[in-house]
Amino acid sequence: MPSVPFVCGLDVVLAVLGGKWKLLVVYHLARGTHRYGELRRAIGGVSDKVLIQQLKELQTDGLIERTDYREIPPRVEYSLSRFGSSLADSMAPLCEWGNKHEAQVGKIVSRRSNGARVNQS
Amino acid sequence: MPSVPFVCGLDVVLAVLGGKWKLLVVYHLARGTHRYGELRRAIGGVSDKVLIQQLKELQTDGLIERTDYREIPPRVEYSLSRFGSSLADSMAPLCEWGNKHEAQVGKIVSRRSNGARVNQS
DNA sequence: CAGCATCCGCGACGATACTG
DNA sequence: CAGTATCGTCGCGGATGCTG
Repeated sequence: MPSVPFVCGLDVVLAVLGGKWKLLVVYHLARGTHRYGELRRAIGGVSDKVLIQQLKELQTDGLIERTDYREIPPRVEYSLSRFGSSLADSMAPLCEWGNKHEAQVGKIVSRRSNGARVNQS
Repeated sequence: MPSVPFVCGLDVVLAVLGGKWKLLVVYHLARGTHRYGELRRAIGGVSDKVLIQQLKELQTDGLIERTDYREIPPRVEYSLSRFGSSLADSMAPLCEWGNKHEAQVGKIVSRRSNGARVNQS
């Protein structure tokens, strides 16, 4: 349990972005503050339980911030922290790589038991 | 339900680097060609089954290349393909982010049920 | 040395129903 | 609207033992 043997920086990133939907959360929040429902609809196909859980973790990790306006009906907004923004910035090159090779990877993924590893909406 | 709804490039990357050890494999191979045993020892704590499985997937995905010298005793070498190298290059900024914030993330991770999410060597 | 086969635990993820 | 609670599934990943 001690020493957290991160081998390279990507380990660190994955430790914090490991959840299935965290990437999408950061992605959408990088484009602006969202209310809970907005975020849920923007992502699509995620259950409340999991989304809330991962939002909490992201918040604990200091990547996102939660603002509860204490109104009725409830109104809660999520946004990236500066920490989260810096991470989102560092993602850019990798994002570009992904976009560039999307077609090739898409073909590969669809071969693996016909798309077992992809997110369903 | 539609076809491979990649939201951003990082989805694509994760589709191909989703396995628990693939990151480490790419990381080590980025530093040079390795024989199977070397790679296994360099990573540490991974079983043959899982390592082989993920190596195969990485190979199928075109990220790494396998060279079997057909000798006895067996000698097999793994290396990054150009495709894999380009991915490794795009990782650099994210790696730097990770290295920079390793301490902070390390503290966070060690709090989550006392290190349940980290790799043990 | 490199790799395969089998069994299995565990935790992430999901569906559903309910609450303030 | 923004969660919470409960239960069930699924498959990744690990341990062990065997082969060429």
